[in-house]
Amino acid sequence: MLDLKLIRENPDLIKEKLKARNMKIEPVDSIIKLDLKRREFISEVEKLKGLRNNVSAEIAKIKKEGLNADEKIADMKKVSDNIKELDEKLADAENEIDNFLRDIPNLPDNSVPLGKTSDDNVQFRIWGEKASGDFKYLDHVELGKKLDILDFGIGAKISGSGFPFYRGKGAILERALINFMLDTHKSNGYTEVLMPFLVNRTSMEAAEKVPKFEEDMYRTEPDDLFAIPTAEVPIVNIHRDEIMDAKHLPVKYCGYTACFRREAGSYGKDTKGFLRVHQFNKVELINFCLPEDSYAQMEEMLNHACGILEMLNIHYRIVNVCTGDMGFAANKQYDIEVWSPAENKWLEASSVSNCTDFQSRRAMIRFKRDKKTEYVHILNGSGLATSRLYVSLIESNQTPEGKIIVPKSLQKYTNFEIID
RNA sequence: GGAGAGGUGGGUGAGUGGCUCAAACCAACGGUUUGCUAAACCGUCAUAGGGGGUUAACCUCUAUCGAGGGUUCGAAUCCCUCCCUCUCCGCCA
Repeated sequence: MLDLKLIRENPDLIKEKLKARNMKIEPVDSIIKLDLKRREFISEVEKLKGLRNNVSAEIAKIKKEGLNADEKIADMKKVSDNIKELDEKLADAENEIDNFLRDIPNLPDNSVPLGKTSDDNVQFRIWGEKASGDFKYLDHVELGKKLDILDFGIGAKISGSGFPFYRGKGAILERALINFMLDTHKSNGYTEVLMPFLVNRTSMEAAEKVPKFEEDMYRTEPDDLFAIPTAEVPIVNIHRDEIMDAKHLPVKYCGYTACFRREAGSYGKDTKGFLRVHQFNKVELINFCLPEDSYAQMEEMLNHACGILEMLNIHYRIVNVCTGDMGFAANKQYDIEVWSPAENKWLEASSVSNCTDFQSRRAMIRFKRDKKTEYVHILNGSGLATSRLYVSLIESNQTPEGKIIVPKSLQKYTNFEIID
């Protein structure tokens, strides 16, 4: 959620930033008009409430003396009716403003490249080299079938397409990746958490996922709970409605969850195997920090995510995500993409975002300094999602015979060196 | 699922219609005292929004006692609905 005061005082800046994100700018003027109305209602109704409070105190005094206060009571009845009417108008204005605000994304930082789609993202760093064996690389679906470690048909039978199923060493490899990532992040100073996979509406709203993206979520009908699209949602909500101790910032969490996404509207795109799924596993990093630290924390978080890939010897690149492709709550975003030798393309495996105070304002996550309350900055980063990483890992490490060599750093987690 | 109890500021906890515009204590912070520590004493001690202001300190108003409605001139307090927590019973991994 953007700061209403910022919109009121810098409408031109807001419009410029929204244009950069290919958003309509009309809501800005609507909000400013509504805000003007809102503040008129507030001063009017508060004046009346002040009057009522004073006269009610007088009535109490008069009654104590045993005198008659009927006239004042009658007057105040009218005032109270008036207040009720004005309160309703005020609430309407506030709701209208909020409806606009819920549709407006975070403003992009100046370092974010301008653009419309992922084609306009700018490569920022690249590490490692493409697997270049002198044989035809099998894709992960073929490998999975040949080695009997992945079975998308079974997943579809149980749940539907896009629900992966792992077997034997395939399942162990997945579990090994998760444990390896969690242990590594723990040693980098993150507190590990294990959390609910279903969250209530308030938590989804605080993380700015709902109502804007409600169509993309799995939702349980009788209880109005949402299957989390990312661990970011429960972790951000740990500190909802809290004033954090500034001495303890930055506060860093890592946690594993399954992630659920309906991917409504993207049917027919990247449908093969793991490339686009409804359920996947992810280890998430979240950082609550001082506003002035957030960009430095972002670089650090990026390095923590990349560190995993380097230890696994996976060829990756980082792109600076452009204004048109950034996430709703992000002020700046890096995507980490891993190389798939069989698809011959880059696959997004992580996204590191600085959400500045956008979520913390909605979620009321603050800290205090010099007697003033300020919003913390919140960053999230995948560290990382396993599905596409899995693709890159098994494809890149395959032998000409179609076996998979487990990277050294993972072997103590898998307790085997080869999948054959 | 059934029965009961309860939700008050960072914590404990008083408060059943009007000097409660939430007592007291603890924690925290600032200060005095002190050779140092401790103790004692004094002070500060919510959040959000509006208005004023030398737009900073500050002043002022309004709202907030789980959430939302209602009754009333006036609600932490009375009524209704919902949510949550605890205890017991049932079921169950």
